[in-house]
Amino acid sequence: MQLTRAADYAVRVVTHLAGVPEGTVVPKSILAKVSDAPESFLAKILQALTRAGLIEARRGAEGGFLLLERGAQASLLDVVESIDGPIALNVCLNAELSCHRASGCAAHQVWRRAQEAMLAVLREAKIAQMVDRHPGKPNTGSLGTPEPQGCAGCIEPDQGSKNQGSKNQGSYTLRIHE
Amino acid sequence: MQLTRAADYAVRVVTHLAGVPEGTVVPKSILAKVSDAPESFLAKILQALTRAGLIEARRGAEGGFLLLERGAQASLLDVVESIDGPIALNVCLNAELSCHRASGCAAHQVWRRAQEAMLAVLREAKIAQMVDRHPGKPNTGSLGTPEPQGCAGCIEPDQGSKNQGSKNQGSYTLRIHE
DNA sequence: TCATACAGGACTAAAATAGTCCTGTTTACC
DNA sequence: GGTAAACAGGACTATTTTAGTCCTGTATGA
Repeated sequence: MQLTRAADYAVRVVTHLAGVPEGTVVPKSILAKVSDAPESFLAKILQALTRAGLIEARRGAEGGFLLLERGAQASLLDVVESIDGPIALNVCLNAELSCHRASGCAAHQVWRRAQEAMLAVLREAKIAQMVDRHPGKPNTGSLGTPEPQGCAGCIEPDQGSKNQGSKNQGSYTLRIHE
Repeated sequence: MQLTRAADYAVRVVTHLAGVPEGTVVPKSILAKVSDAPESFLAKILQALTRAGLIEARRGAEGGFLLLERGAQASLLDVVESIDGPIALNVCLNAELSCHRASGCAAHQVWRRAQEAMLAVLREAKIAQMVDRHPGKPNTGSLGTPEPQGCAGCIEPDQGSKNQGSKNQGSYTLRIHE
């Protein structure tokens, strides 16, 4: 009953990109710092956002990511769903296999309404507007005040990485909704 | 981003109990059938609902569970939270460790509003009223039409249990919100 | 007194979440 | 044209959560 970290990080990244001057290319390393996400994990998220057409990736030296118009116009829901896939409050609300006997179910309509109420709020919150209303510090990646715990969309630079203690390799596939 | 099965089963059980004549004691075995939940799993859920004061347990022969007045007046949210604990759309919305810099966060208020919109719907849906509006068949446990997939609150009797193929023992603790 | 039924704790299994790491490709710049 | 900076993407891992099972104990109605 909670957003995934990945979706949370995605929102942080997108809102950060919406806060820097239009067209600014920000490398992954900086995005990792401002979003307080592990860089290698963020890589997957950035790929997903790129495939979703919300941001653009620039390869090579001086490369990085920049917000596309489509990303600026996107809603929080768009960002979240580009990472987590469609949101369903309950199994019976999955678009595909919708409840086969919704008509005989006392709770079904309530789940639907609750979900719709939530989605409506997320749908109305457009990235560009959110950041307009929230100019904050358009953090460019230089070190700032380190904070212990993050909130989605919060921009909180963090100096240095902690706990680099792994020795295995692995793959990862974000469940993108298409 | 989804209710747990346990919460879903709990809602099914409670709405079922709300649909039978007041004071009817229904044994776990029947509740398992009508909610399409594994009986041993349901045991944990029933314990939680009992501790939450929504239903009452009667031990011994002719024992079982019955809906208390408090359960009938409860909302869907009450039932869900008695099983899953408090609902938080995002880590930063956990009551205890609330986002330390919500004021500087572009997304925080949106998460809060989205969550509140959802909770409001669940809070307004009272068990007794839901079942009133939805008289359906106050299923007493006799076999009915078996259906493949369930929806929270749907009452769908299922004859016989399938896949009894385990050989280990184990404990289980539902995370009750107090 | 005994069969029925809940209480509750210990344990397990599978899936989802949250990552890491390495190899390859692209591209700006010297 | 070579090289370093940076993204692409797949393979693998580790941790946590979810979803269960099972067994022993206790209460209780007939």
